[in-house]
Amino acid sequence: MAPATLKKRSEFLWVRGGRRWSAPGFVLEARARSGDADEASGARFGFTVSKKVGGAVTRNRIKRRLRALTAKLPSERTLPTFDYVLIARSAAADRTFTDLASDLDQALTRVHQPPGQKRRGAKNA
RNA sequence: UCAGCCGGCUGGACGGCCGCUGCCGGAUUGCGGGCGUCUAUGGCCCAUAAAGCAAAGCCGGUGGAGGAAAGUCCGGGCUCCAUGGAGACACGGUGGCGGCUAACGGCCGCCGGGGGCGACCCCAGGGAAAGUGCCACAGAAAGCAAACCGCCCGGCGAAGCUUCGGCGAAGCAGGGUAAGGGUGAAAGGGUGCGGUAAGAGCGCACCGCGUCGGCGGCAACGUCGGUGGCAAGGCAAACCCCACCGGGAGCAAGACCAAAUAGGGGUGGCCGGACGCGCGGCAACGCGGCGUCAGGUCCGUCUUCAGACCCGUCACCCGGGUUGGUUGCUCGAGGCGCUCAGCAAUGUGCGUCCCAGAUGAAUGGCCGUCGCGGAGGCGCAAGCCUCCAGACAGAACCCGGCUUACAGGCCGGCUGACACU
Repeated sequence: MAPATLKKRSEFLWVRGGRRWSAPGFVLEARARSGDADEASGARFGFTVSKKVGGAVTRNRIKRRLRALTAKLPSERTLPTFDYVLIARSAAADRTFTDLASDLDQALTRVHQPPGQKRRGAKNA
């Protein structure tokens, strides 16, 4: 079953302030929902495919591939109180589906890691 | 067989797993339900297990992108805004003629001009003897026509000749000349004959042009005859003139989402505004009885005609907001087949079909097999193997067009060569 999707611009802007990880085909952003977020709806996904990556046909195709990617995801890979946004890059149209799947798997791991280790050196600056 | 022209169609197929969305049906579950959601109260309707409803979920069935869905360039439908009529002006568009169409800048047929051996293709194709303007560079000269070279004529004339009168190449100034050279996109009709000092529509023939008439055609126009006698260059996608057409904004149009507050809106009555007089009042002020005067607004501008409105007050009615929801929203100048009329565009009649309605925006994701195209290899061949390619592109209110993009494939008609009979 496909997860619920983000529909409002304000929701996208909220997730933008969270953690992000770049993969060859896309950029993944993630952030816990604010305040009284219920776990009933589960993790939600949003998709951003700008005109930079191509015309309407390729943009639609990329959006459908990314959506199919999230639909196959086992529910334990995502956090139910989180919202995720996938920002497509131009490689998403041609990259093989299995590669995209492993990219997403790695990106989720990275995004769920607590911040700190990576930023250790810059903390005092 | 090769080369080419025109028109039409098509835009991979099948299967497996997993999904999205509209509609229909069913079962389950829930509930007193519903009156959309958000805050709170009240109210209304249906009702005691039937109807109904249900955010979300389950099962089954069924429909689900294009020829250009694109560019948003024209024409309409539909919706809202604007009080209606007439005239003038302005602005924008169109431009051979006739037809088709709801309409068009579209299509069909025809005419004229140009290109091609031909099938056929191309043309912003009204007016330049109404006016204004422009014609770069080159060239003597670019719109009053004009003499650079040349040609011709007579005059003067160093050299030279001489019968001593003169003649006279070169040269000098003057005149004639648009045939030749040269410049140019274009040199003010073309070709030929006559003519002439040389030339020239100066004359003649043919062609072109203008004009008049006859004939053919609905017309654009064609054709024949007479006549004029070169007068009349190009550009109107320069201004302009002529004829015809045209309100503006767009589905984010627009409508709706019970009542109670505010802002606000509507309808009706009275009253329009300013000034003066009058009346009431101690006054501030109020009333609107009388008289005079001047307006403003009403969708391009101005004029005109008709009409309405203005500010205040009273009564009644409506009346919360939104980025949300519902609707508009898909049956339409509709598709297909036949028929009749027409050269055709197209129209008539009959039959038949229902064919996407999303809204962070569905119509798909992944995989396999086959087929098509190209390259390479193997094979006598049929064929087999490997690799590559598979375009342009995604509905957003709906139609009719135009334009642009497009891998490849299929069908039909026609033309010209060559070969054979």
